[in-house]
Amino acid sequence: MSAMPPVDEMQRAFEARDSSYDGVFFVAVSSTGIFCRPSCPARRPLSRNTRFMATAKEALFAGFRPCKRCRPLHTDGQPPEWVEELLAWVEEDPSRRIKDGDLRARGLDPARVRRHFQRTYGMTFQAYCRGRRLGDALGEIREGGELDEVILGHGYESHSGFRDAFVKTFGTPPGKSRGEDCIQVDWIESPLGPLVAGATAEGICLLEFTDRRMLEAQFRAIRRLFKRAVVPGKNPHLEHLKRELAAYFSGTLMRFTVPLVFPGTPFQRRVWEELLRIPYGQTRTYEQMAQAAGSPGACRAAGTANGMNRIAILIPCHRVVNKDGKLGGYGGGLWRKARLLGLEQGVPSS
Amino acid sequence: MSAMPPVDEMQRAFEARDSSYDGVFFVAVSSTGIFCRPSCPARRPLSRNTRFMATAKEALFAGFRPCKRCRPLHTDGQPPEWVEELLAWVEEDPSRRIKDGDLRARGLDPARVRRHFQRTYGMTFQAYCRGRRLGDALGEIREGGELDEVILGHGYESHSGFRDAFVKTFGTPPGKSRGEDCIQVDWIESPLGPLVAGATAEGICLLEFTDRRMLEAQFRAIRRLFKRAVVPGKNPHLEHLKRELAAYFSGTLMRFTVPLVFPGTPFQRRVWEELLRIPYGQTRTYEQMAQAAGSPGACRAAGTANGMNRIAILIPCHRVVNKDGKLGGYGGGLWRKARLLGLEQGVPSS
DNA sequence: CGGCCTCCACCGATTTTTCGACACCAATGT
DNA sequence: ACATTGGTGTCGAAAAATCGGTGGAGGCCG
Repeated sequence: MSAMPPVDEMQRAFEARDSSYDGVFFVAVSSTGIFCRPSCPARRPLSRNTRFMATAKEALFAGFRPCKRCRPLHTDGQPPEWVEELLAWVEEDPSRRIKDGDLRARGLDPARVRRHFQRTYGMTFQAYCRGRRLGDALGEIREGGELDEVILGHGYESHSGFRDAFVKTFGTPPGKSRGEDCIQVDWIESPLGPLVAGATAEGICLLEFTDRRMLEAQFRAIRRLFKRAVVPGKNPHLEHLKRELAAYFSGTLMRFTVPLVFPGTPFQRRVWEELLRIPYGQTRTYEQMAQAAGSPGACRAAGTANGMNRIAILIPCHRVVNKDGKLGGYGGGLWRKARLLGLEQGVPSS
Repeated sequence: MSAMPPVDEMQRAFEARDSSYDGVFFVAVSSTGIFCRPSCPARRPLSRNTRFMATAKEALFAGFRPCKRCRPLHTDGQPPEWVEELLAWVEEDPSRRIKDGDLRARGLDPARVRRHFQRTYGMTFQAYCRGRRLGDALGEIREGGELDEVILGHGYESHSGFRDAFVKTFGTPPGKSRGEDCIQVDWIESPLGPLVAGATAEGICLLEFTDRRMLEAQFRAIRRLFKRAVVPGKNPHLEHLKRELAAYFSGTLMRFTVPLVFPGTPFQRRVWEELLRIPYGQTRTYEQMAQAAGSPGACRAAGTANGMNRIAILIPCHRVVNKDGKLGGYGGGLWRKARLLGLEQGVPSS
């Protein structure tokens, strides 16, 4: 069974219905003989009746049956199956317009879909699709596509409808956006929970574990920092990143090659550049980082700069620890830092 | 307003003197009337006396003076101090030639100066000075100065050198310029950000907020439209404009008297003339404008003509809004439109 | 030149989506 | 059996998006 988050962490996550821990561990309730995902909507049982398990198999084997509400077997993977299917359907032809009626035709209740997207991705399903379409459209315009052709290819039937929507998301009319760029974000599954990733045409500019409820604020910050619109979408760098992350988590990749974009103050940049120099599997102290960044003594500032890093894992801020050997802090939760370090030191993960 | 980190984040950063937030926000202390960078070394004030501001400008406008220890303007404040000094030095005697060596003698790195000018004003420092000299020279030529005297009085040591430079900027040799005019441009600071203003001998022909990235193109358009060169320089109308703008922003001036020059197509001119008739503090709809311009139904076209207006504020295109009460669009950014309207309706600007 | 084409700081009438409220359901504690 | 919790489906009103209008400017091409 090996690595689970610490018990108190799990208790907190279970209490808070933190869906980012789905798949990371399971909760078995001895009074009912049922086991659930951490995010199960049902009322919380008394804590003396709960037991934490690393896998569903384990729970089944111990005689528990899966909960009918959160269906811990049914989905196993984080996003419920119907969401995966729906997303796949969207990807089949992102330029197509999907109306509430189409959802109903697939047996999905639009309200349910909307609520799920709102909760998970911070926007309604329709808003997701719209952003997705406009992001693609901007891409084509940037490449110099003829405006009218682009419009007809992206789900709008009228010139003006497209224009209105475009201006609303990007702030500038399509004609003036020729050379502009936007940030495309996507969600990536990992053994440590879902990550949100963002990329411009130049490279990856965002990668974070999503359980920070900060998501909304993050988007705003990113938008301000890059002065660009943020839309959900696909992007070659994101695909590249997904492949490399998969290899990283399987322990076979030690050095990422996907390009990064990380603007910041001069001091921050120095710290981040230094982080990139720490080899796989090794650690540094905050003090060493401050020194390397040219400001010995500024270890506190180095710590802050570490925390401000927006590209987790690739800019390995998890490789910086306290001088006394303790782990220090980590934006995505200490247990993840521990797991990442463990992974890099060859500890077999669950 | 708009995008700042969450308040608790700012409090933490200020408390910790976190220099990574320098330039991201500013702290104004109401008990002392001073504003600082987050990293200011001075003793922390009581938190009930602090206010957070997004920009130094905002703080200044709210009546705070920059702290003498952390010098919040010094680094990030829009025109760095050394630039201001340098510009003042140029103004002292615009006809003087400033070589790289002179800059070095003042402790400035020519490359740095060039980069800053290129970035901020769209031309190198040398180009700025050359234009400045030529603009003055042209003004004198128009007034009938003796050609050779003019030349020698403006930093050129030889006739031919002046001619070359002159031809390069204006397209015509100086002898033919008598009776012609060029457009002098200058930068004007305002509570809503810096403006670029342009004037001929007849009056103001350009006034725009400079964060419109279009500046370069604008200049080209202006040059083509007026068939005149655009050079940095001073001009009585510009001085007049500066005084009136200051009064306008302080809320005491409601009608500008500085003369305007705005050539355009007949339709555009009709729209612009109508704009000038909208009284201070009132608004019209695009539809009303179209009607007033004699083409009811051409509301969209009226909007476009509005957008083509090159003299912001004075030709009050900000007083035109959507019929449904929404603000519509604004070249300088919607927030400016809102603030301008607020100012005119007596809302104390933040 | 004059036609042809693209783009634009809008408007009004239709869809379509969003949002709130409310009843219902599964899982659980008492 | 009944209360409690938070998700789900349904409904209707309110808010947005969309669609197909619009007239004018400016670039391009023969």
